[in-house]
Amino acid sequence: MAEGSTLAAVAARAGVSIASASRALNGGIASTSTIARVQQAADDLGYRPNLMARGLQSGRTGQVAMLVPDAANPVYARMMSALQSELDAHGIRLLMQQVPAAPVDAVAALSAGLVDGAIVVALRVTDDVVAAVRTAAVPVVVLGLVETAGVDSVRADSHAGMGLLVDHLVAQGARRIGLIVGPVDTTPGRTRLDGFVAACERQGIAADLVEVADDFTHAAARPAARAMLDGGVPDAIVAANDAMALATLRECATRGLRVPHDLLLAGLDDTEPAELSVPSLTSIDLGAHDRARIAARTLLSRIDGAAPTGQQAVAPRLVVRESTTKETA
Amino acid sequence: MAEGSTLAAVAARAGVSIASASRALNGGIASTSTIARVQQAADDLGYRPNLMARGLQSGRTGQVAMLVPDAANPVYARMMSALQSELDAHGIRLLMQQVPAAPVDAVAALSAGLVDGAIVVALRVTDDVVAAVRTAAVPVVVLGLVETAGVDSVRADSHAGMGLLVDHLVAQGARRIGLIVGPVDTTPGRTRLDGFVAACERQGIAADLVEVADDFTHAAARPAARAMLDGGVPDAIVAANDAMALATLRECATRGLRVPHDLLLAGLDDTEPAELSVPSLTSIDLGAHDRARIAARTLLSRIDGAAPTGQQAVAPRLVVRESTTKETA
DNA sequence: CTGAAAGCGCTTACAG
DNA sequence: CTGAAAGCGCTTACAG
Repeated sequence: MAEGSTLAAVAARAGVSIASASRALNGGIASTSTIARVQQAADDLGYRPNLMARGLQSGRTGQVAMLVPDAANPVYARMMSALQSELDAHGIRLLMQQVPAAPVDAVAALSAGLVDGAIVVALRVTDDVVAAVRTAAVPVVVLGLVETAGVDSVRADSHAGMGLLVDHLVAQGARRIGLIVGPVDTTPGRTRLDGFVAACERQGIAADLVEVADDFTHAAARPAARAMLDGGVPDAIVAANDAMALATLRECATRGLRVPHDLLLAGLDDTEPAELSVPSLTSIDLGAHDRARIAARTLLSRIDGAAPTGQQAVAPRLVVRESTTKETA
Repeated sequence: MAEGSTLAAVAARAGVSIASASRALNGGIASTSTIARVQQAADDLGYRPNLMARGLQSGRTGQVAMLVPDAANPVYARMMSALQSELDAHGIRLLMQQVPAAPVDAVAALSAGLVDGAIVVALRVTDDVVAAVRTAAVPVVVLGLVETAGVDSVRADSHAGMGLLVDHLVAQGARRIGLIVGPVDTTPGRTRLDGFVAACERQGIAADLVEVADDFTHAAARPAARAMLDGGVPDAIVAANDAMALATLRECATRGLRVPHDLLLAGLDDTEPAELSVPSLTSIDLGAHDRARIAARTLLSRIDGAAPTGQQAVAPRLVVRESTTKETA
C-alpha cells in the first residue's frame, strides 16, 4: 500500500508548475516537451489523480450508482450488464448498492457528491422516495412506476405482462389459476395482482386463489407455495417473478407434482435461471435489458443538463417454455 | 433536483461561523443553543454534507467497494450480504463493481480516493494484480489465492473441496467421473482441476475426462457439458461451480438423461439455486459467508491502521442432496 | 505555452 | 465556546 503521489509531486519531478502538470495530463494546452516530461514523471511516481479533489472542483466524479433491492435477483445483474455497456462508452463507472424497498435514505445520500447520478429500483415508490428523488442534488432515474411529473422513470408493463400469461395459460386449458405474489404495498406486487385479477375477469375465471409472500425472493415464496398447494392443486400457478416461480417448482417437486403434467407454472422477468430450470420456465420478458438501456441514456442526458423526460415504458413479451406446454413434456 | 446547500449556507442561516456549524453538526464542542440553531438551519435547508469535500479533508469516505468478476453469480450476492452486515455496524456503505478476471485497472483506480478500502475477487491473480494491490493507496483484501507476503487474502480450499466431492461420488459407486471446469489459467480453475486429479489418483480412478469451459458461467458451461456427454455418459459429473452444474443438469434433461438415476451430478459453492433445483444439487460449501465476514473484519482493521494479516483460509464442507443419492431419487 | 492565484466544501488546529 | 485561517488535491480563468 503506497501513499498516493500528488499532482504537486509530479509537477516537482517534471520541473513545471502544478497548473502545467494538470494541463499536460488532461489534454489541455501544453508544449510537447512539457507533456512528455510530466507524463514520464507521472509514470515514475505511479500517479493517480485524486478523484475527490477533482470531483470537488469539477462537480463530476465519473461514477454512477445503481440502487437495487436484492443483489441476488438475476434480473438486476442483467440490468447491470446493460447499463454497463451504455456507460462504458462514456468512461463512466457503474457501482451497485443494495438498498431497502423504499430507499429514501440511500437516495438522499446520493447528494453527498460521490456519484454523478443514479438509477434506482424502488419496490415501494412512496411519497418520501419521490421527494428524495426530486430534491437529490444529482439526476436520478427511477426504474419503477412513478406518475409524478418532473421525475424520470422507466417502467415495465407487468399489468399487461400478467395478461399475456393468463391468456396463454387459459389457452393451454387452465381454468383454475393461482397467483403467488409479493407484498401488495409494493409497485410490482400491486400491479401484478391487479393485472392478474383483470386478466382473470376478462377470461371469465376466478381470481381468488392468491398467496401473498413476504418478499419477492426464493425464500419467501417457498412457504407461500406450500400454503397454496396445501389447499389443493390448481391447473396452473403464476408467480410474481422467476425466482418465486422456481421456488414453487421446487415445492411441486418435493410433493411429487410434475410440471407441466400435473399443473402448469410460469414466472415473470425471463431471467437465465428460467431458461435453465428443468422443466424450463415459461416467463414474461419485461424488457429488463431495454429498460436499463433507456434508463442509462436518460440518465446520461440528464447529467449533461437535459430536463427530465418523464415516464417511459417498455412492452412485455411472452416467452413460452416447457413448464406450460404439456405436449413437449 | 435541488442544488445541494453548503455548510456555508447553513452557517449563515444559523448566524454562526462555518467552523461552528461544522462542529455543531459533527458532535464537536459547541453550545447547546448553537447546536440547536445549526441543526434547525440544516434541516430547513435539507443540508447534506459534501462527502467529496469531507473526504478530501479527512481522507475517509465511509465507503468500501467489492470488486467481483460476475454480478450474476449468486455466490457473490451472498458474500455481499455477509459483508454488508459486518460493515453496517460501522456505518460503512458497500458498493459492488463488476470487473475483469484480472482487475488490474480497477484495483489501481481504487487509489482515486473514492473508497476507504476494497475487497477484491480476482479469478486471475497475476503479478500485475498483486502489484496493484500492494501499491494501492487504500487497503485491499483479496478473496482468492495469494501467496505473496504483505497482501491480505482469504481463500477457499477448493482443492480439498474437490476431494470431498470425489470421495463422496466414489462412495456412491461412481468410477468414471468427468469434470467440467473453467479456464485453468485462473486460480479456481487450476485449483479445482488439480484437486480433482489428486482425488481421482488417491481413489485409483481415471481423471482424464475433463472439459474446460471458457468461463465459470451458465452460458459457457452448456457447450462444455454437451461436448462431454457427446462422448458418452459417465457415472458422475462434477462442475467447477453450481452455476455450471445447473447448466449441465439442463443439458442432461434435454438429452433425456435423469439425474441421479442415469448419472450423478455435483457442483461447488453451495448457492441457493443448488438447493432449489430439481433434483436439488449436491455441492461443496466453500464458506462464502465466512470468507466474506473474515475479509470484512480484516479490511476494517486495515482501514484502522493495522498491518496486513496475510493469508487466511476457510475449510470446505460437503452438502449432500438429491443429485448424488440414488436411493431418494 | 506557462505560472501564480483563487476556489470547490469541508475539517481542524490555533488564537481568542 | 467561537471565529479566522490554513489546507486537503485538484482545475481553471487570468495575466504574462
